[in-house]
Amino acid sequence: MASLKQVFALVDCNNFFVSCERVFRPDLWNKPVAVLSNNDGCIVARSNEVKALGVPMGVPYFKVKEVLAKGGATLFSGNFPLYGDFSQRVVQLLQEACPEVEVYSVDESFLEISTLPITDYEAWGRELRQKIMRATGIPVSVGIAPSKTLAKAAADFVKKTDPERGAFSVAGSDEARIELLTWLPVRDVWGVGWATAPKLKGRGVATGYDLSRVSDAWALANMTIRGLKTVRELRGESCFAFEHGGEPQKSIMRTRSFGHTVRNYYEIEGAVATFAAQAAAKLRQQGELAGGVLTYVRTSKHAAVQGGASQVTKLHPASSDTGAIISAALKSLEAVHDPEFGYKKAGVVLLDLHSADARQLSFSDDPTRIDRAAQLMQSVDSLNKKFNTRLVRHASEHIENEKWRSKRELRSPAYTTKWNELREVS
DNA sequence: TCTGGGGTCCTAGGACCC
DNA sequence: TCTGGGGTCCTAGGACCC
Repeated sequence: MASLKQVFALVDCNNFFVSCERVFRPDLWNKPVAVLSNNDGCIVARSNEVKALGVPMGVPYFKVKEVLAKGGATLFSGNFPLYGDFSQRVVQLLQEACPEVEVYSVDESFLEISTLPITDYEAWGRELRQKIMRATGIPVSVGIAPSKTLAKAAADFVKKTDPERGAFSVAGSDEARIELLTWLPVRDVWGVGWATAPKLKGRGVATGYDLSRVSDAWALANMTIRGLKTVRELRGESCFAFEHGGEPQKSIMRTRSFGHTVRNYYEIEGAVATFAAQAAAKLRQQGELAGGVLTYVRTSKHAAVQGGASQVTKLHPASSDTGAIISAALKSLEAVHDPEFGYKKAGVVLLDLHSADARQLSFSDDPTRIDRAAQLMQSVDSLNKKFNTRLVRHASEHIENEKWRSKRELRSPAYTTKWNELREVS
């Protein structure tokens, strides 16, 4: 079979959460808008106007409260279910445009477009952008290239240099690729983070172009194997495979920062049991079993004395039973908890996931007992679904003592409207 | 006073074996 | 008492992503 050279399009929703809020509030177009994280803790989305105020991504809200107020910014507490609805709608449109869609995140998808009859990639990208804008009200940027890393960079380029242009292609043009990489700061290369960027700069690698020109041996020695792949991708060689979807998730996690520093073991136990129960419910919803449970605790990242630890407890046999998963999580908690510390955060991660259909029983397991437990879980899930809340809960969740929960004092009036109840945006 | 949540991948190093 | 190399498997933690 002749293998055709792949062409990737990255479709990136601009300022995604802000753009969703603006669909309901057209008066906020061209006005400064930001969206806050779960506990109104951090800035998780910024309009261009807020970016221009110098507010960085992920910054704690209290640090920029003043500059936002002075700039007349409108703030929203994140309405994440709503953003999920918008996201699905955008993906639907992409699937109509191309059979090969990889949903990379809530606001980004890769398309593999080499088999589509396209004569002008950039014009095709612009057309796709207009279609999405008309149908959803969400502006997107489209980057087109022979590798995912270059497609990401191309979308970034058009968004930052000429957003109305909408799309930028470096497919089939080495001049365009070099123009793009010369513009691209090395810190903004996909896969180069806060730890690697300063090291690279110290060695004279300042742009994406510089990085594309280092030797393979140098890349491998100074970055990881993933770093070497990144370098090759910048040269136009595809190293990160297109994921067609259907690849199962490898872990499920539930984690929350506490509203205050927690010293009381009973309180942490309740939090960890709650996370474990929520993760177990998600696990069953996906029709999967977990082979291990990791529990971790940690102090505030800003505490004078830092502490934190994690431990895995195996599940034999693999299970999706809330009771079994809570027991495992609490066993790990006992091992990692140190009374010397006050903790600010805890989490539970379910590991080694596989489909419940493929369940392997060992000789010592009693299938009847396991089936009864599964039936109980089914009843719990259907009750909780019916009442749209976690009505039935495990005793160890200590629901009479949930002081660890964080407060959301700044919660702004959240729209509960679902996407499909909206009129079309014309 | 106040610093998110959910993921993946890679590596170093310990435990264990011959 | 001191002294080896090579291999696997597992886990904790780092780095990165959105």
